[in-house]
Amino acid sequence: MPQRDLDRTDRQILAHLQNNARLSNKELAARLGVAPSTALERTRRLEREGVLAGYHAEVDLAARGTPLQALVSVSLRRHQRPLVEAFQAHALALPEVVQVFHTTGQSDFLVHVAVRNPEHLRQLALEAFTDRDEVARIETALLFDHRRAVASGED
Amino acid sequence: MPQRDLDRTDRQILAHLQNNARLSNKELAARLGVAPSTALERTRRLEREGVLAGYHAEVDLAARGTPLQALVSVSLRRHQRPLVEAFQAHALALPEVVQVFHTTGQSDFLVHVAVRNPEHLRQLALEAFTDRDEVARIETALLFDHRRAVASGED
DNA sequence: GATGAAACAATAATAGC
DNA sequence: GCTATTATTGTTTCATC
Repeated sequence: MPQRDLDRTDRQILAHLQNNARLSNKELAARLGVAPSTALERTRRLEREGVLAGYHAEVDLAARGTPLQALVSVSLRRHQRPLVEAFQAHALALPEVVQVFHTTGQSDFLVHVAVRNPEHLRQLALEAFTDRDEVARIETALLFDHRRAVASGED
Repeated sequence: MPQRDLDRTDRQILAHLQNNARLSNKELAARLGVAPSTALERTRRLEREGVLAGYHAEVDLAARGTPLQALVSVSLRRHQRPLVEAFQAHALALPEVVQVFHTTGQSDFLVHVAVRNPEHLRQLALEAFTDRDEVARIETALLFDHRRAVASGED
């Protein structure tokens, strides 16, 4: 991976686009105090390098019909690479899954899910996790709230 | 909250913009098979209603200089609303913090952080979490991998 | 609700400084 | 890196269906 140090302008571009990915290049340039051609070239470079890895809309999960969120900790029975990879792919393909963390520690995965109601959660826990051969045990915690940090660009 | 049922077109708009928030309206319309004016009106409506809650660039944390990620479980000493809210606000304001989950169960918060190296993690754990009065104990798990699910629009 | 056309605005590529 | 120019592409409005 080609690593280089990002300067202040780069970091500001990242921060602005983290907070609003639909900023126009013109507006972005104005906020940075640089010419639009400069902002565009910087942004394209960050995309090329993979530093800007994607742009995603944030959807209100409740409005979408899945108001109940949970974190499911999953411990696998054995640690063999095909099992670990298969589990992760399986989890990511479920429509209820929002994100998947592969962790060290007591459990192997932490799966963030959004469901319609408690019965949907129960069914998901049993069918998508407990029933799988590679899963030793799961532990489910409900989510009261989930917030992303706001980027400042001044670290 | 004004709740209504989203139709297929709405759900497709959400899915497309979740996967690529910078899709032009023209391209979005072409993928849905509707006129650009239609796609625009639908998207604006979803924004007005809060279903589309924001647009965020995804930044490669390693490329940004913070290649080490962790999940910090935080248990608070007592559960009083001002304490809980103060802790959450504190966590969200830290530059190392990516996202914060407020959960039920053994711990109260799960904090996703990205740091430069193990020493930075140790320092963050001590100074930003352990040292705080309202914190009873923390447990830190390293992250091997973190993936967001891809939206399909066909649930 | 959805449409197509027209007016307006932004982007991308290029050249010169 | 900036400015300026230009061709291309995208956005937004609105009368109409």
